[in-house]
Amino acid sequence: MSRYTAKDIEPKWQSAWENAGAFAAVRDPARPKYYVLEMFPYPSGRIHMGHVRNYTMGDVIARYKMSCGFSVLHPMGWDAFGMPAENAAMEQGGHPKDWTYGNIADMRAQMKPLGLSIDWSREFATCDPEYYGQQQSMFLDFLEKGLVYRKNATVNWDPVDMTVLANEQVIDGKGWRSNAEVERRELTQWFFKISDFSEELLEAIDGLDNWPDKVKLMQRNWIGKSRGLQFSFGLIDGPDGHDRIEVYTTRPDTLMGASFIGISPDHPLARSLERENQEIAAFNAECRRMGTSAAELETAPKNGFDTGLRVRHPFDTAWELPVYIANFILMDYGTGAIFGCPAHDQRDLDFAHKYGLDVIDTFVALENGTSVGNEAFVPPKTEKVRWLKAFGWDETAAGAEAIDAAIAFCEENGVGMGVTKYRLRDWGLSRQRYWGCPIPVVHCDTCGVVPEKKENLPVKLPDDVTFDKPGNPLDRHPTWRDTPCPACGKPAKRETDTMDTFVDSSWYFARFTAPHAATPTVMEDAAYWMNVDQYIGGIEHAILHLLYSRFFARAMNICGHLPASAIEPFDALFTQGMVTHEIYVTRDEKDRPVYHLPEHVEWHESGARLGATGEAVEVIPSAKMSKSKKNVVDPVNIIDAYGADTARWFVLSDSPPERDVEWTASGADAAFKHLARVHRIATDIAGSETPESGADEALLREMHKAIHDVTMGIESFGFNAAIAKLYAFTNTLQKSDAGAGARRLAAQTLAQLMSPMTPHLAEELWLLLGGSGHVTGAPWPKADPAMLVEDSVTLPIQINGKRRSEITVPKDMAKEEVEKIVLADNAVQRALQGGAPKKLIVVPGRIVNVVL
RNA sequence: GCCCGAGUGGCGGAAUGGUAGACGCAGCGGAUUCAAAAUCCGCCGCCUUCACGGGCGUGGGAGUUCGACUCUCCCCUCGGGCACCA
Repeated sequence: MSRYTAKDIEPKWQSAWENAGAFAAVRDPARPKYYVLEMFPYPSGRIHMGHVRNYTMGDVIARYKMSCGFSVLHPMGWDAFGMPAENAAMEQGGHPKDWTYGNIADMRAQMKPLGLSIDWSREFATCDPEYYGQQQSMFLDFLEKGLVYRKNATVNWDPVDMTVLANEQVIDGKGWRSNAEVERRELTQWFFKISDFSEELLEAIDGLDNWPDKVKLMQRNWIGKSRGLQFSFGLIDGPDGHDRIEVYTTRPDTLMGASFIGISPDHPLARSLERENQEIAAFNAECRRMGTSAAELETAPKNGFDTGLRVRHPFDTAWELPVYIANFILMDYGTGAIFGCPAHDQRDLDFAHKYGLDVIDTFVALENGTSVGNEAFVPPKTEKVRWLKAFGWDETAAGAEAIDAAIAFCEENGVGMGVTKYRLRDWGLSRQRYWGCPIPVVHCDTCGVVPEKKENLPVKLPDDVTFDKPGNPLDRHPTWRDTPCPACGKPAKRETDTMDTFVDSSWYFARFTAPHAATPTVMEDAAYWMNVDQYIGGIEHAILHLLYSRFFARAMNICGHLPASAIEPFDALFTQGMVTHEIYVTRDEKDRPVYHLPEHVEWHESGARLGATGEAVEVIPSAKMSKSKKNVVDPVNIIDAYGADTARWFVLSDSPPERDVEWTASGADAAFKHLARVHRIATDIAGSETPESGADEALLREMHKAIHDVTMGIESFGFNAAIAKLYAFTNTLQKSDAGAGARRLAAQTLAQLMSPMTPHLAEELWLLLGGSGHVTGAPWPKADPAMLVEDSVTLPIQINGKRRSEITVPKDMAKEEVEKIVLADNAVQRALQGGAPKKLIVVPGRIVNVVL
């Protein structure tokens, strides 16, 4: 009897699919289309279990939809620009291009044995000049439509390496290589006008019915629409050109509780003051010696500097407020200046206590409202409070009403304007790095900033660069910058900044519909394939990547590269969890942790030990697989040991897809055993010739239930639940004493239901059991509704909400009849002790509750 | 700091507001075997009881309900994001 040997089965079916062209996506107007896409990978060089999980989920959907008769597009590509390639070049020598394309070849070779239903003819990398050339072409279109512009922005500057640092390269305020104190520096950079779309991007979220609520909420908060008051405080004896400070507040109702003004160290007034005042200059310099990331700024200790300047309160010109420069106020938000109301904002309160400023209650709680102490009083805006300092609203108004009234009052009295603002800032796309898409513009002394001509695209990256020095190799390349001005023809210089890699990933999904076209997209292809019907990826992309892609789709539509129907490019989104693993650690002589790979750890009765030395190993709970912690399992090894179907089955079976899954050796083992068992059962059935039996119908009923449950499981992304049903159905099939005909049909159906998850094994069993053609693409089985209904139903009986008994009654028995049977039940009689129940609740078909 | 999630047996997890623990792992008992591996059958939340049964139980605390893992509020712990990691 043949055994289950994945090593033989899997390559065989992979080449069979390839020869049949089973996964080529073809535009077929006669069939409905389905576009399933997993977020494309960064080519690090090795696939990891997270990839396996991500692509297997997409593959299940793709294969299932194929079986349901859809024309399926399931492509794969590479998010190939970015810093790791340059870091590798700096550390190990070599060229980012060679490193990247080498990694792509390696990863493709690791991925193919997974047996994914991918149309590899559509593969591309974002670092292919054919791809980034089209991106440059779109950049020029965006420029023409006013969707891109230049302005100054702050970057992290490493004064030793003389280079711009990414936020992740700033560690405790210092450069990761040089260890030098990072400075903030202003550069002129390119920006996409995503803020023009704030309202539209916000409103359109309501239409994203098949996106997770949490992602929609995060995007709404990110866009951050607010209604507030913009007004100014008159400055007393300010320096030349500064007679007022412009402020935006979402809480104008607390204006009478203001006790100081805070301005950003980068505020024009602060910059003006630092020229005259050494101390202010020193304070500002100190503030600028911090990274640019919001997390860093907001967790740093809050510091302020009293400028000595005073402003007048707009409602009372005799009331003067001090002006502080504060390190936590960003020039990018609002006007770069705030008024502090310590009583109703914790940060302001801490600041006030630190600098001995007034705390003025503007409202208190309705019931026994007391003055603010160490905790700011910040009730929900819908909660009614008692106002001590209202101007124009009821004494017991809620915050929301008070805000509206305050804005109205201020407008009437000429103190500012009610305005709507968005937190969303324009998207800075300039990067001072080599390994990215060159920004196709030229700087001419005569003509200024001039777009490159489209016929000169792509502006290709030069290959002859070195990474022995920090900074952008494009800047120091001897000739690359030199180019004639596209406008006047005189010698000019190319822009040396490249694009943020988020640009690359903001339209790749559209490019997959016509991956080798000479234009960014082809309308007929985009119109047929877009939108992505199911997008699958990590929750870490909930905001930036997905929001940028939504913006890009709109911008591409404006420029004629996508139809209007595709401005929301992802119809359904699923965010999958990570693959985690336990961490194994020993200590070196200095008590520093030494991590060990799972394959080097053995389990003994005394616990985990190193296989080589027998040394005891500490086991730390599961965390995301990472090279530094060595808690990684290489998919290549798993496929080698068990086969791809086992790896696929396991990553789907052990956890709900949206949650993390912990990789365990025993779980992988169990998955393999199960597949071998299915193979064995099917082999037995294939050789069996028992006659029909009375058990046939029971088995077929279970089969139809399995079809129903598994189909629902796949449709609802409940892969783990679908697999649990498949386990249960396998148990039923194994124990069934139905005849060979019924068992063969059940086994064929089992193979088919398993085919999206374990396609190779399913093909093998399909063949073995006499199915016609490939199971891949065979019509998906349909559950017969008549086989799903049961004649009788078991009702649990609760007494006071606790299950105490159960009865089995005909499915459609009348309530009154059920009640009679319940009251006659032994457990109920015992509980009633001759009395009558206070209440008897019968939920037909579900449950009975007797309330005493 | 701010925004968003998650928390259920020894472990991974299941459960349209309706029998908490499906299914799997580990464990225990048995069959098969000269023996083992493999396989097959059964048991398996905790406490209590000879047993029938009873009590407790979904991170902690309150609330809504005939009934709460599920809904509301507060808290704790862990994870994701915070605009130059991808």
